[in-house]
Amino acid sequence: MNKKFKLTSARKAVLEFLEDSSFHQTAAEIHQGLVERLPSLNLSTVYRSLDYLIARQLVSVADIGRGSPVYEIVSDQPHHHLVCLNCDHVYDLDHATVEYLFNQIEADQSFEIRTNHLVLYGICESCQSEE
Amino acid sequence: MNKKFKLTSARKAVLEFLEDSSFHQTAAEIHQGLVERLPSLNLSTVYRSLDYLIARQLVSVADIGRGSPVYEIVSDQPHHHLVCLNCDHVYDLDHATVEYLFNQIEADQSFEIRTNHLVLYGICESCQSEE
DNA sequence: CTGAATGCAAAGACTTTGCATCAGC
DNA sequence: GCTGATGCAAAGTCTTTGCATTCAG
Repeated sequence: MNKKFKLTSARKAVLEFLEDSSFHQTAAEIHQGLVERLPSLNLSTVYRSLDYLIARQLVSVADIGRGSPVYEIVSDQPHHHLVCLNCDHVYDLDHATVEYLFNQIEADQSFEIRTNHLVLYGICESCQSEE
Repeated sequence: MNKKFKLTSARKAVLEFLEDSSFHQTAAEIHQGLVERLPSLNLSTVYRSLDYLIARQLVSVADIGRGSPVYEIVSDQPHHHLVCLNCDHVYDLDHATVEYLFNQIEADQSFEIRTNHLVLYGICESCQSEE
């Protein structure tokens, strides 16, 4: 964990941006959110910074089927989301519920789960009543 | 469910190809697998056929982080995969295990899960011993 | 000072679109 | 015959790469 760590301004900015984001962001969104502060920041630098941060396990990437992958801070606490297919609203899902499944799988198949951000799709309560 | 249904030769070929595939395929793989039989088949037609089949819920798409999304036949039975981050090997995951989690969520949060293909990442048994 | 990071521009990979032609009903 | 599907080529989107310059340690 204590590899040499070069935190350049670009990497720092990307990391901070993701820390301040309550939600995952695409590379373009990160870039867009930072150009104001760092006008010279290039999209390719964002990509390279993300690669760097991912390699060091500070950031994780997930493809939730939106065209571009989304990036987020790796938190100590795994967290999960329920996405409503109708209204696109995102709900939090407690890890405790999911943990049981993960433990089960690890016990059954000796497969060590590393997914720390599960996204499940469905229909939320308020949309159910509308249907 | 009984909309007018135009099963052209291209769509039929794509559907059959996916039915015969034990596993999900990218658009390029589907195309590659069919050009032998249908030399004139165009990649864009594969994409359009997939869109058509997805809209009719015969095929589902999933992005498992391989650069391109993968397509597969919608089966009555939801099924899930464990993907090893180290060797990229894919393992099947029984629905029974996952069902418990889904039921839990539906009971707790009144959220009706529609995800029928879960992909979890981690380290498989054989790679664990190597680490 | 030195190697690594960045900006810029160009190349790449994958997907979508426009249009003329062709096939199915 | 009409309507929509297909082939082809071109455009689009997102991501990666090469190279000269700049920066961090």
